[in-house]
Amino acid sequence: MNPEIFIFEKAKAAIKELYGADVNEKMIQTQATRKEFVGDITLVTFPLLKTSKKSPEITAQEIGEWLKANSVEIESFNVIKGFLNIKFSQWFWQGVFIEMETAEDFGQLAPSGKTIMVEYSSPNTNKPLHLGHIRNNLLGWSVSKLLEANGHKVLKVNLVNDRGIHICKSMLAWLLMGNGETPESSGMKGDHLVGKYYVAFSNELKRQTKEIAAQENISEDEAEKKAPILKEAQAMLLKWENGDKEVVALWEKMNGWVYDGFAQTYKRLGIEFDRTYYESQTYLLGKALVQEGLKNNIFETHEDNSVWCDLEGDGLDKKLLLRGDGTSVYMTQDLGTAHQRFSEYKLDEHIYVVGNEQNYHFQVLKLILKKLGFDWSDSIYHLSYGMVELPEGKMKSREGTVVDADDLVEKMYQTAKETSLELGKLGDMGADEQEALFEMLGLGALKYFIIKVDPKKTMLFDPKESIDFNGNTGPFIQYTHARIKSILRRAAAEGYQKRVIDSETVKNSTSETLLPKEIEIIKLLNTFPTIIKEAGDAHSPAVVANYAYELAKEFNQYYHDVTILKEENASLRDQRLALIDLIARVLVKAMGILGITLPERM
RNA sequence: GGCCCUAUAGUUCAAGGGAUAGAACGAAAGUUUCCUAAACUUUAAAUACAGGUUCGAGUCCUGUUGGGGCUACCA
Repeated sequence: MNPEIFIFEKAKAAIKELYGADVNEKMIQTQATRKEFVGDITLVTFPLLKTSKKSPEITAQEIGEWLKANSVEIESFNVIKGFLNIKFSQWFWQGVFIEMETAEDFGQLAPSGKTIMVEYSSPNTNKPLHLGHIRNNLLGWSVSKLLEANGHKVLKVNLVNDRGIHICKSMLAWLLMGNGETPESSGMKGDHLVGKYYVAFSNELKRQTKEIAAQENISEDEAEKKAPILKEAQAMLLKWENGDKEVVALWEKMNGWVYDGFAQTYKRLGIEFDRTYYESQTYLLGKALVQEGLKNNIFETHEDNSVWCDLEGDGLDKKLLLRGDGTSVYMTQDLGTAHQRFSEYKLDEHIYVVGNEQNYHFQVLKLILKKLGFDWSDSIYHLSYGMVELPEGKMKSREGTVVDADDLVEKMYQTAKETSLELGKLGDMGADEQEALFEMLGLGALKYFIIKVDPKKTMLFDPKESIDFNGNTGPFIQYTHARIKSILRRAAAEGYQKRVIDSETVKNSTSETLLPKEIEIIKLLNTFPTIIKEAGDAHSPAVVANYAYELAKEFNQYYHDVTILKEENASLRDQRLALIDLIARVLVKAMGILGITLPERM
């Protein structure tokens, strides 16, 4: 029984009888009672005053009396200003506890029948992944898990940007300076190797640009356009588009290296996709849609044959859809892929996990689709996340301050290892188990650090702070879980069994079977499904992260104050074991949504 | 210039229009006879500024200021 729903229904009946009015959802506002007052749930009466035509205090008092008289579940109530604090009886909470305890998969919501596609990651194949991609990947993954917990069917997809001038730059530099270097010969991870040549290209382009600018006394912008190496890269792109065999073969080879590298990174991050799309296969999509739009006079053709969509009436600019030479742009492709996906799958929602620098792009995308008459345009959701900044400011490749994804993960692993060994509590743990633990902790710290922040906010990544394993961190929660498991192991060894006292026994019992702190924890546990629901609706796993932390903290305080293993009253002891077991299960479920695994021991 | 996002303790983050704004790190002090001190307890410390809406505003609206982004025949 959900206390909020219970109070909602009861209050509705109370108002009907007391004031003869039907009220809507908005008028019955409940919240958890603040800790300094007696009560479990609080009804805010202000929205009801127009109906009751009485003062807040009197309204609260009247409703309180009615509720008390008409439900055995309510033990007492008190009124403070316009707030009606309601306290449930002990056996009510006992019932809530039993319900959660026996639930099949507590926190997993019923199937919704909805299918949601989540596109995330979407890397370029000219360089390795960096910190920004990590935020994208972790968000995409956890949002997918969150939606699954909400009972939706989720399709995780990746759209790899495998074509274009950027990959030609890497290819060209490799041809010019590579001496046939391969991942095998260099011992480098494929994506890093290709990235190395992308940097080499940039450096050479810069050198040529400066030279030309000095020689011809022109601006660097102009000089860059004249640089031979850039012209060569453009020529290479043209060859690629025309299917030149040699260029395509090189392109396939180097992209292959990159995919091997990405696969390793994804695996270590614990990230997967149900389907991968490649831009080389989708970049021509959308042209047909543009023709259709032209036919229906939604788009317009300019003198040079380029096609545009005029969005000035909607407060936006004009947007190019086809170049004068008939080739398409990014927007054209996105229109096409969206159309293709909604046709192929019956999608109830399509989420794009993409940085906030593309807010405008998605605004335009949705609007154009709408103009083309596709109602599903409204089902597109741009999960826009903020940039990740470093203490010294933005990451800049020019200044070499880009944090590489693989380096970062490795560093987190190393720190976890050092910290663990320093604390020296691994006992008889085998080498393999230790390795797995270090990996679990290092990644747990990283993932939690990133995901706990509201996606849309710019976040600061301080390497020093991220490797701190105390406080509001992943390892704190992992540690809490390991401790609970440790207690449960000890209890099992002693022959104790977890068992909840049944409601009937509680009703007839004169003594307390639940401590105030335990009721507090039960209340918190009971909000879990609501948290899942709200976080899912808001597309924000951060809410789940903060919830898990709160729960872990509650346990730590609880265990500090209460005896469990040494509790003499066997039924209380067994019930407490059941409670901490439930906490552990909820932690596993919550952290699983974040992609974080919890250790049995550490 | 136009459009969008953002502003909370020294720092990093919380707070569905509701009561005395909550944590963590850092600072100061304390706690180890149920598990495992990666813990627990206590203290000091914040809503950028000015208006407005409301019984009630960190939250909604307007303006000012600071920070970020977008405003390519790039992706």
